[in-house]
Amino acid sequence: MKEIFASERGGRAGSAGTPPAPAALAAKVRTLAPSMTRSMQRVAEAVAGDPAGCAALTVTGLAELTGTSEATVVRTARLLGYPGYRDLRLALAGLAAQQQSGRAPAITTDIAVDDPIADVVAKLAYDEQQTLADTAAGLDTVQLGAAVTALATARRTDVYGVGASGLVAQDLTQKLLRIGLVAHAHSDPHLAVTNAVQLRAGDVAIAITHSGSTGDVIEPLRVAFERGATTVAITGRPDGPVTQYADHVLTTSTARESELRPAAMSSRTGQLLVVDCLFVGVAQRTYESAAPALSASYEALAHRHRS
Amino acid sequence: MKEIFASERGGRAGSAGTPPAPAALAAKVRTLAPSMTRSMQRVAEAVAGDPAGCAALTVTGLAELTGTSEATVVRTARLLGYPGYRDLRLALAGLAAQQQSGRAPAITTDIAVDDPIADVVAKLAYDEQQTLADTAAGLDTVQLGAAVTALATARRTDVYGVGASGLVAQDLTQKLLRIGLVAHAHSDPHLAVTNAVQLRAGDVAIAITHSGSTGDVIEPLRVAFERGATTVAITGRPDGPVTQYADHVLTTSTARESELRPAAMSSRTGQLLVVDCLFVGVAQRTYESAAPALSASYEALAHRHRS
DNA sequence: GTCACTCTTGAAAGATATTTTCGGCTCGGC
DNA sequence: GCCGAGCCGAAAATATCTTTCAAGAGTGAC
Repeated sequence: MKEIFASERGGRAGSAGTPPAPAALAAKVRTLAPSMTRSMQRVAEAVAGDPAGCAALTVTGLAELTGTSEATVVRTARLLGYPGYRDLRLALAGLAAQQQSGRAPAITTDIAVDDPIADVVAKLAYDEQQTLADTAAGLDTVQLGAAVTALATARRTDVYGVGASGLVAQDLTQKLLRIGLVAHAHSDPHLAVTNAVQLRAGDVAIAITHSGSTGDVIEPLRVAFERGATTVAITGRPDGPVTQYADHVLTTSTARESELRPAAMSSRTGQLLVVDCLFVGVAQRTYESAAPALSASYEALAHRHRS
Repeated sequence: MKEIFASERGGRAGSAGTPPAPAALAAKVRTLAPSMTRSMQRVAEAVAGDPAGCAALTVTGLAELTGTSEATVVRTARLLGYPGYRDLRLALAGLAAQQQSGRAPAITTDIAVDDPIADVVAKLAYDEQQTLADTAAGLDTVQLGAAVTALATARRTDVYGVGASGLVAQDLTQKLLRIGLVAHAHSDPHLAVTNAVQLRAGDVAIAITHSGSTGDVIEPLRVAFERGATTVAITGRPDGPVTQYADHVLTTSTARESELRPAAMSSRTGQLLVVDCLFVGVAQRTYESAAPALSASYEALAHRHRS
C-alpha cells in the first residue's frame, strides 16, 4: 500500500504526538469526550468509570459490555492517544494500581439547588482542583515550551478572547506587560481583526476559547496566521476549528458542567493555569529583564496601599 | 485429551490459590527464585529489575531480551502466580505506575529559574490546588451565606477591584448579569466612588483586594458603607483596613509567593473560588429566575460558534 | 418530501500475540 | 558409556487484537 492512502490508523490522531498518558487518562477522556461519537463515548465512559474492571477485559469483552463492537473499542483507544487497545489496557492497569494505592477520590455529586452553602464550597473547590490536575496532566509541554519561546522573543503579542475568556486574555496581558513585553488583549472582534492585520513573522497571536469554535476569536487568529505570526490556541477542544490556524495548541481540561455550573466556571480555571505557565515560562527565559521589571512594578504599587 | 493426563497448565501452580500479586511482585520473585530453573531466573530477574520496561514487551520480546523462549516466559509467569504472561504484564504495568507515582516529585520547592517547563506546570498546578483547598477550608460559610442573601435580594450591586483583582470583579459581574441581577464592576477609583455615592440600604458593594489595603478599593467601599449599603470584602488579610467598612468578610488563602510567582497569581485563584461560591449561592436562591436566564444566555451565544 | 452525501458502526477477514505441544537436549547416576 | 529425569525452545494451535469494508443512520440541499 502506498502511503498516500491514509489507513484508518492515521485518520484523525486524537492528540498528535502525545505519548500515551499514564494517569492523565481520566483527564483525556473528559477532554475528548465531546468530540466522540455516541458509541465511543460509551466505551470511554466505561473505561473512565472502572479502570480496574476494564483492564481485566479483552477487546471483545469490553465491546460486549458497552454494547459496541471491537472496532469501536480500538477506535476509542486510538482517539485517547494509544497505538491500540493493548496499550490502553496496560495504561488502565496502571491507573487502577495508582487508584488502589492512592486514597479514595471521594467522587462528588453534582451541585443541587438545595445544597447547603458549605457543600457548594466543597464541591466547587473539589471540581476546580480536579480541573487543575487534569489540565496539568494533559498539557503538552512541548507545545507549551514552543509557545513560551515564541512569546519570549516576540516583537509584540496580541491576545484574543471574548466573554469569560476575555478576562483570561486580560490576565495574560497584564502579566506580560509586567515583565516588559508588548502585549494587548482584544475583546472587540473588529478591533482584533484590525490589529491582527498588523502582525507579521516574529509576532505572536494567542486565541483563548473554551469551545474552540468562537468565530469572533478564530477570525483574528486566522488573519494573524496568514500574516505569518506565530499563533497559539488555548482551548478545551483540541479538535475544534480554532486549531486550524494555530501553530501551537494548548489544551485545557474541563470538569463536567451543569445547570448551576456553567462552562465558563471550570474552563476559566484551566485556562488561567495555562496562562500562569506561559507567564512563568517567559519570565524564566527573560529572567535578566523580567526580575527587575517585576520588582519595579511592585515598588510602584506600594504607595497605593494604606498601612 | 483425557483429564487424567494433567496438562502443563495445572502441572505445578507456583503458589497455590494465591491471586496475582499487585505490588508484592519483587518479594515473590525473591521467594521463588531458588526454586526456579536457570532460564526462568533470568526472566524473573529482568521482570523484577525493570517492571516498566518489561511491561512494554511482548512475550517474544521478553524472551529475546532474556535469551530464552516464549514458553519459558509463560512458565515463569505461571510460577509467579499469574494465569499467563498477559496477566503478568498487566500487573507489571500497574507496578510501574505505582513506582512512578510513588516517586514524589519535589513540587514543594519553589519555582527556580532553571526548572524545566514540566516542573513549572506541576508546581503551579499544585500550588493553585493548595490555594483552593486552603481557601475552601478557611471560608466562613456564615459570612458567605449572609453575603449571598444580600446579593440575591439587592437592588443593585457594585464590585470594586483594581489590577488583577479587577478581573475577578469583572468575572463576578459577568456572572451576576447572566442571571438577571444588576451588577457593575469598577476599576476606575474615581468612577467607583462617584457610583458608590448612589448606593443605599438594600444595595450591595463588594471590594476585592488581596492585600486588604488597596486604597483605591477601600475608598468606594467606605462610601458605600456610610450610605447604608451592605458591604462585602474579599481579601487575603482578614485584619486589613478594608474589613473596617465590611459587613461581611470573605477570606481567601494564599500560597507563598516568590520572585517568579507574584502574589497576583495565587490570590486570584482563591478569589475566583469565592466568586464562584457567591454566584452559585445566588443562583440557588434565585433559581426560578436564574435557570431560564442561564439557558437564555446560552442560546443567545450559540450562533456565534462555528460548527 | 426526496436525494445525495457524510459520518458512524459492526461483522468478518487479516495480522499479532499468547499458549500449548512436542521432541531434543543436558546432566547426573550407575 | 548408557539411562532416565527434567529443562528447554521451535513450531503448531489458539486467543486476541487490528483492519477492512459495506450497510445503516443522520443531515443538509433542493
